[in-house]
Amino acid sequence: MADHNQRADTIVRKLRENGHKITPQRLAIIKILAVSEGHPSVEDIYEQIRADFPTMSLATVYRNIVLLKSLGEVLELGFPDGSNRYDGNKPAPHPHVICIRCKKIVDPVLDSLDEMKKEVALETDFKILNHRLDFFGICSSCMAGKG
Amino acid sequence: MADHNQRADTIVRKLRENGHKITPQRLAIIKILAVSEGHPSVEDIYEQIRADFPTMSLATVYRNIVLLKSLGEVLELGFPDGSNRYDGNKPAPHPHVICIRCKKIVDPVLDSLDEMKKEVALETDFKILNHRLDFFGICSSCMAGKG
DNA sequence: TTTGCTGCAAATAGTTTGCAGAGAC
DNA sequence: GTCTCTGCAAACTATTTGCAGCAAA
Repeated sequence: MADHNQRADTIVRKLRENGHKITPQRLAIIKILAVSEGHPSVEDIYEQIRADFPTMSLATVYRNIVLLKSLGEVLELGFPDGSNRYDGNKPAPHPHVICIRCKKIVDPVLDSLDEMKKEVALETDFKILNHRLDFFGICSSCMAGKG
Repeated sequence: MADHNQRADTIVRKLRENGHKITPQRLAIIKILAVSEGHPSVEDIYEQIRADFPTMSLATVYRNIVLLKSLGEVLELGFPDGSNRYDGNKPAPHPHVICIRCKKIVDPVLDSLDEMKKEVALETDFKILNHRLDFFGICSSCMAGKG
């Protein structure tokens, strides 16, 4: 929790540094994204905040996500079915493991990825700047039949 | 080229097996997807075919792609900016290296991916069924300033 | 006080769908 | 001849934008 507050503070500081104002709505969005263990969708964020700000608009959520993305403080995960999920907790690219039944998203630790990046750069003669790695499967709870 | 015709034939056979008719429009879409070194978009496919079939509809391209996806004969690559590109040549998941300048997509050879999949399964206790791996960067031509 | 932010509603873009006629088998 | 496929246009969904008032700094 201390970590999450710290993360939210980091984002707020970065916004101030870049001349952006801190509104209550914006702060609420940041707090949710900074926690974001569950990789929430825009709709998730909107619904959560509407409890406290009944007049909150979806457009505001979208606008703030665009802003935070442009500052590199939130990671967007788009999926083939058109859904987008967000991670403001660890905005640097990292692998995800996604349960196709319950939609849970887990962050695995993968040491070999850096090496792979070098391998690809060497083979294709690209300058690699970024990556995206997702594994899709079924989590242990869903396999146990709870899904 | 022989390979590509073979690939197109495979797709046609699978369609027939599943009781689908082979129309000229459908065949044209299949041929483009079977070649698809360049990972074409729906719009690319549509434009190419319109040269031969002026009445071709975008809806037909979409419908056929949905069909081919459902048969596992085409791989859909959705990107954060909302664009979709398709690969009917190698429909099994494989890594891609994408130039963010010229949008070129290259298929690298990566031996270490299988091992990584096992590593992830072990660590997260997921049954891994599928994956998606993209590297984003700048290709050598674009780095040489041709972009 | 200044400037950026919000909420609303309308606009937009990509994709999907209903329907009637055309065409593959 | 049957039944699927196609083309058209309308529908749909997620996201973006214009504008006027509001509020952070």
